[in-house]
Amino acid sequence: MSRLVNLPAAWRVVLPGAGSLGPVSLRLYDTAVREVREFVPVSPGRVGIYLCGNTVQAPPHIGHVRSGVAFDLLWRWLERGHGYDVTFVRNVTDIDDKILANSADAGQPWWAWALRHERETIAAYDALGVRPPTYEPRATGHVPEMVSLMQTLVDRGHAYPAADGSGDVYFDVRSWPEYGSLTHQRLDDLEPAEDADPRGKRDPRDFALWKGHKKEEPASASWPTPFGRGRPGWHLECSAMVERYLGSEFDIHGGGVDLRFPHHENEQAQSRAAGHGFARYWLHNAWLTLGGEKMSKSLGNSLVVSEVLKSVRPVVLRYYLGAAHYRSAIEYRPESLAEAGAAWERLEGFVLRASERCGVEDPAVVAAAPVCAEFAAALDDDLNVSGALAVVHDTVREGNRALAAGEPAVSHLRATRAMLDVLGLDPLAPQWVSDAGGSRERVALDSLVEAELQVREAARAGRDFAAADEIRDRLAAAGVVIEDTPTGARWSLDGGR
RNA sequence: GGUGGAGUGGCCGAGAGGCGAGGCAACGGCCUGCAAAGCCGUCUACACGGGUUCGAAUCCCGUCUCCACCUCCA
Repeated sequence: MSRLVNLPAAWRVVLPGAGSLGPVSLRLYDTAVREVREFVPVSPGRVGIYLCGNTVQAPPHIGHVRSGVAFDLLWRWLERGHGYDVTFVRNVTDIDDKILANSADAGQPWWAWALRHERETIAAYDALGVRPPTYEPRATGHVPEMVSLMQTLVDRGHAYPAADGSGDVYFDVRSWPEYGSLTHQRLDDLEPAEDADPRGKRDPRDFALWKGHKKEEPASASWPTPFGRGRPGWHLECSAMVERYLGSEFDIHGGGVDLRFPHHENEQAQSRAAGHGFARYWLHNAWLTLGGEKMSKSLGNSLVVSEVLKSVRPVVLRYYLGAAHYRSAIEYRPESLAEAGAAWERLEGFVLRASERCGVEDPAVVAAAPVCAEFAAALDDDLNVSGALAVVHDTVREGNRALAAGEPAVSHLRATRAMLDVLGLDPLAPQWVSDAGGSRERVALDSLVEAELQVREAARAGRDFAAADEIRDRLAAAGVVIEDTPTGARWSLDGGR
C-alpha cells in the first residue's frame, strides 16, 4: 500500500455509510482463523458485538480499560465509517471465586464488593470517553438463562452433574469433537492442571458450567437449580448473556488475548454444542505490560485508573492506550504517557488556535462530517490507528502551515476534528471540555488573566520588557502559559485547558 | 510438551518485495524584544547468518532472544 503524498488530493471524502454501498470494506483480524478477512455481518446493516468485561473484584487498572478503548474505537468506526447499526454488549462478572474471597477478607457482603468495583469500572470507562454499551448485563441477573442453557447441554449429552454429589455441573469435552478448534489445540496436548481436583469429573479437562454451593460460602451466593444450589461458572454466563442479547449467531466477540483459552474456547463449545452458531469473528486485544510482563495487582497498584488520572489528563490516557495497534503489546513506561501528552497537545493546540480563527463548529456537525479517504483506509485495515493518526498529524501540519500563512484553515480544522471524533479524541467534544469554559471559577480567572495581559501589553508597547517578562513569569508560576500571536496574547493552563 | 505472538532509528510505534508512516526527544534555521507555539531542515532504522530476486525490513531456510496461553486474568 502506498500512502498518498499530496494531502489535499487525499481529501476525497468518504460518506458515512459508503462502506455498505461501495467496494470499500472493513477487514478485521479474526483470531479463530488467524488472518485478516473481510467483515460481513450476519444481518446487512447491523452488527452485534459482545465484549468480555471486567470481573469486578478490584479497582480497574489501565490494562483493563485498554480493552474498552480498543473496542470503543471498533464501535465508532462501524458506525461512522460504515453506517452500521451496532448493538454493543459488555458484561459484568459480579460473582466469582475472587469476589467471594476478596469481599470475605474485607468483611463485606460479596454483592456490595462487586457493586462498588462495578461502579469504579464504569467511572473509569466514562472518564476515558468509552461509550456506555447498549446493554451491560450482570451475571447474577441471568441465572434463569444459564440454567436453561445448562439443561439443554445436559439433555443433549454434552454436560453432566458431578458424580460426587458436589452440585457441580461439568461440560463433557470428550462429547464435543470441535473442542479446541478456536485455539487450534488438540485435547491430548493440553497440559493437565497440576492440582487437578477431579471432583467427580469424567475427564480432567472438563470444565465447570455451574459450581455447587460450598458450606463456607455465603448462602446469598447461590441459586436453586434442577441440579442443586450453586453459582454460575465463569464461561456459562457469557454464553447465556450472548444468546439473551444478541441471539443464536452474532458478529464479533472480543476480549483480551488471555481469554482465548480457556474462556472463549469454552464459551464456543457450550454455545455450539447447544445448537447455536455463536460468534462469527473473534477479536483479541494485546496486553499492556509492565516490566515486560502482564500487569497484575501485585505488580502495580499505582496503575489503577483513578490513581493515574490524578496526574494525567483522561484524554491523554485515552490517546496513549489507543495510539498503538490493538493487537500490539504496549510496554508501560511513565515517559510514554508524557510523550502521548505532548503528541496530543500538538493536535489540541491546532484545533484550539484554528477554532479561535475560524469559529467553533458544533460537535454534532463534526460527528456528521466526512473523513478523508486515507484515514478511512487505515481504519478499514484492521483498525490501523497508528496509520490513521499519521494522517491526522499530517493534516495538522498542513493546517498549522495555513494558519502561519494567515489563511483560515477551515477545511483542515474540520477534517482534523472529524478524524479525531472517530477516535474519541475531538478536543472540543463535551467529554473533554465540560469543566473548562463556563464555570464561575473559569470566568473569574479569565478576567484576572486578561487584566494582567493588558498591563503586560502596555509594558511591551513601551518596550519595558523587564516588566512584561515579570508578568509572564508570574503567570507561568501560577500555571498559566502565555503565547504571543500576531493577534495578541493567548493563554492556557499548563498541561491542559 | 502443546498453541500463539514479538524483536524496526536516541525513545515510542506503523508498514510488509522498489516510492524515506507518524509522534516524542535532540540539533540547526525561520518567526519573536526574548520566549512559547508553529513552520523548514538534520539524524536513512528494521535481532543474527545464509538464500531467492534486477531489487528484501518485507519472501524462503536456519539461529538467537523475549513474551503470552494451556490455573483466575482485559
